[in-house]
Amino acid sequence: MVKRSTPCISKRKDPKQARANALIAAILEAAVQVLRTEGAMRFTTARVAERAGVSVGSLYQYFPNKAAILFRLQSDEWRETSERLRAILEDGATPPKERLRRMVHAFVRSECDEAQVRIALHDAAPLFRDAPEAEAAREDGSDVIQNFIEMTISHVVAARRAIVADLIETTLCRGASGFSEVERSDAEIEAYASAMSDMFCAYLDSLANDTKI
Amino acid sequence: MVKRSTPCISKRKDPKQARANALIAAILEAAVQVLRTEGAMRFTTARVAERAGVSVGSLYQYFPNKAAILFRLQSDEWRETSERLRAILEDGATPPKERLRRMVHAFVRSECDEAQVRIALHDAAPLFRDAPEAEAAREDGSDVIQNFIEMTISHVVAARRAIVADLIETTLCRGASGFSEVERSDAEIEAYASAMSDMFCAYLDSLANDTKI
DNA sequence: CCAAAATACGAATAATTCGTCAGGTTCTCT
DNA sequence: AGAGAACCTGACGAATTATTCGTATTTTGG
Repeated sequence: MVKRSTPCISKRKDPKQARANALIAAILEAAVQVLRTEGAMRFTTARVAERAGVSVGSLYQYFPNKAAILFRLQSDEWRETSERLRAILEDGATPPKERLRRMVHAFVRSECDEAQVRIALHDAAPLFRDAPEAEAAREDGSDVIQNFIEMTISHVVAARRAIVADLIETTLCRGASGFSEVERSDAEIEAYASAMSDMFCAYLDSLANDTKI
Repeated sequence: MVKRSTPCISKRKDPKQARANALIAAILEAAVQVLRTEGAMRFTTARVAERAGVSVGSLYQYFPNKAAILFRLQSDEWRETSERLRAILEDGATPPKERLRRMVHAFVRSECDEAQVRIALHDAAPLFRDAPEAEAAREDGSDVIQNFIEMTISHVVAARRAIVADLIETTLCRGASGFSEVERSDAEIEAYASAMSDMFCAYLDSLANDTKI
């Protein structure tokens, strides 16, 4: 009777023909546009279908429900971010500190890019965040950052490593997200990312000097 | 035709009798309960009224719309936080660094307290965040923190002060908010707040040593 | 070229929700 | 007491929305 949690976010049908793939692409593109121009509250399946130039019925052939579309967008975004971070992480030629700087800059920049869409997606999160698929995806994204951080702070005593990694992760993700909520110039973005990098470096240096325990 | 933004968040009628005040209190209390136990998506005027043991009509006598209830809750919360921070700020006997520590701890603790309600309120923010009243209230809350920070970092060159204050504010508010999204033990909370304080102090110290420009 | 599979359509449905209003009840004050 | 103000009620109207399903169209494989 009551629709407690999102029961199914996975796919309904696999596209076998080219036109089906085109339709899916059109829907996703339209979904982004609707999020950007109308916001999360006016994100409806009807509106997405109209913008995509297809019918609602077609939409429901490949997405079991509205939440699935949103989750797909979020998922794509997370994957993109993860890959970008992983690329920075795996560039062994760069020293740790410099890698940290690059990660911060990349993260802040990507958060400020298409901020409207990101904010709307964040607003819509209650619709899909409790689904197990979302849980898993979030876990994955977090792991990339956590690994990155743990690697960078290997000099910190193990007992503190977890909390330090937690601190840096929340600061990075949430801080950047909050920063991007108002329109920012390129100069502001770079200045903010630099400041955050400086803060992390100063903190990590202070931990290195700290011999307690 | 289209319900673009929330047009009116202000009060509809002033309570003149005691029972009216009791009713308002009951509604606000019920609203918190609904947010805590049902979440933002199931927060409806009917449900709040039922939980409060009053009729929907009565609810609409003192709140012009659903958003007004939510805004009132958010507003109360902001005011409470502001007052707590102001108290710490105005305690002139404590040195700046220690005040900063206290502020961070107070903020993180209060964010972790009643996290369910806070998360739900955050989820519901799209309903009232664009109203001018909300804009103003947010401005006020931000000012307290900004003043606090600017006072603490007065040794930093003016050119950087704004961005540093911005960084610390977003880190504090968003970081704490992100941290509180999963259940945390008291020990974790204290450890996190301490780590964040350490990070701020290390950063501010590094800025003091920095003589560039 | 044809049958079956895949795809597309969109009106109809069922459910939910916000907010109102006409009428009744309780309180206040003289 | 009693008139008027304040207050409370809850069924109802209007609007929106997610999703389905019977039907029509297109593509594919043989």
